[in-house]
Amino acid sequence: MTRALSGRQAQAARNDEVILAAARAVFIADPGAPISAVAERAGVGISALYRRYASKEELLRKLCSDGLARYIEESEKALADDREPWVAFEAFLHALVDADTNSLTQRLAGTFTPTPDLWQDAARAGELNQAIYARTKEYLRPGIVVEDFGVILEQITSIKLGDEARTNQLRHRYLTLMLEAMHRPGEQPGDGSELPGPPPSNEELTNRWRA
Amino acid sequence: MTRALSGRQAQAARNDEVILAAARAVFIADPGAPISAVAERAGVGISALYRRYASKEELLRKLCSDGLARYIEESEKALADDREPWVAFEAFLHALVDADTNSLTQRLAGTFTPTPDLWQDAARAGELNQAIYARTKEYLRPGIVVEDFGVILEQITSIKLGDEARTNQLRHRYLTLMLEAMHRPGEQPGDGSELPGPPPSNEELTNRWRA
DNA sequence: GACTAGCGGAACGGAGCATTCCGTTCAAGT
DNA sequence: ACTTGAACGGAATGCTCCGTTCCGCTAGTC
Repeated sequence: MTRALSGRQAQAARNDEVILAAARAVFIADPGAPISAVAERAGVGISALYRRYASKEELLRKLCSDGLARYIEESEKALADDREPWVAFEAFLHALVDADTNSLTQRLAGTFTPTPDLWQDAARAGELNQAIYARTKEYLRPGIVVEDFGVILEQITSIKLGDEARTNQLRHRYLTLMLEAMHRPGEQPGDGSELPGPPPSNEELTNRWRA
Repeated sequence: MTRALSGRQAQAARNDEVILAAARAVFIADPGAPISAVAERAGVGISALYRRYASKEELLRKLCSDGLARYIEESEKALADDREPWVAFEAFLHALVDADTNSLTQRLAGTFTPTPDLWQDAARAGELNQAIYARTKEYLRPGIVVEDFGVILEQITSIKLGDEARTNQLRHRYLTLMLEAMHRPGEQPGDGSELPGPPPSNEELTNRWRA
């Protein structure tokens, strides 16, 4: 319909991509969106979706899994980054904001039952996170813990204003601010006051996947 | 049912409060909650709700209006605060987080058609905001604009973890961080880099009320 | 003792959505 | 050229959920 390619199978193969991209876009914008919205956005019928995924839940799992994979990929890239640790850390978080992987994993989680694979990937992601934290720790403002990363990223990705490009722009704006706050201050002890209350714990964070 | 008071009318008067409180709690937790959830939480029947509000929308408008009033009240209190401007500013934002007024105005807006009264209150709130900004400007990190206040507050109130108390605690944690980032840094020019992209504009923010 | 404000909760009607189903199209094989 | 079936579009189905209405019932009040 759109391009001149070899035939039916090519068309179908292309639809695989189109559908996934549409699903990503739609569910990022609205995690509760109906399946029909995905089909519409992809420019295909509903059958094309159900031919590939047995149910909505399966599609969501696929998206979530892909998102997590992307997250892991970015983490590994960050660990391999041999610039100054703080620069690498900043680049890491900015890359995560661009990937917008958070909306697909945390926000969608809870709407379906996670598979063992997902749990495993999540564990792997957690380890990588720890490694990045360890390497960045000495540059971090005292009081910051690993678990803060996730919560802060969630806050950032909660921003939704205007179109996708504008939203992304604003997210980087506030991420920049946040990074300044997370950075270890100079030697003047004035600014580094205690953060109120206990930091988020790992258990608190993972508990939400059970709901 | 609960207390020994004069009679039916007293009971009804008390229900007024109970219902409003329940509605606040329920809709803060989930802006899309059904009316029945409010009744349940209040420990009353559905009739008790519909006796007071002709429709769900009317109840939402009431909540929104009350929230805005509370916001205005806090703003005026902040302007009357004669401590150091930065201290007053910090207290102001922390008070707003405690009031959790944001969830009731911004989050609920868009689910109903605003009344002229609401627009007027919103305008008033905007003016007060401007006044607070003017007084705090010289202590703010260069690049911060009034419109940032709202977006930042939204980010903070997007945090939802555990029960209400824990959520509040965490919000204060990240607000503290954010406030450090918003504070004008010392004289070293290293940290005060440019914030990327144009700041949010007033128009962008108000446009969402129209959807 | 009758009256009624206030109320509880079942019943109603409509909207929305995941999933299924059926008819159509068209590349590929013969 | 004809048959076949993979891939698909989109209407139809059968639910669930929710706002609103309605029908008694209860207990202050006169």
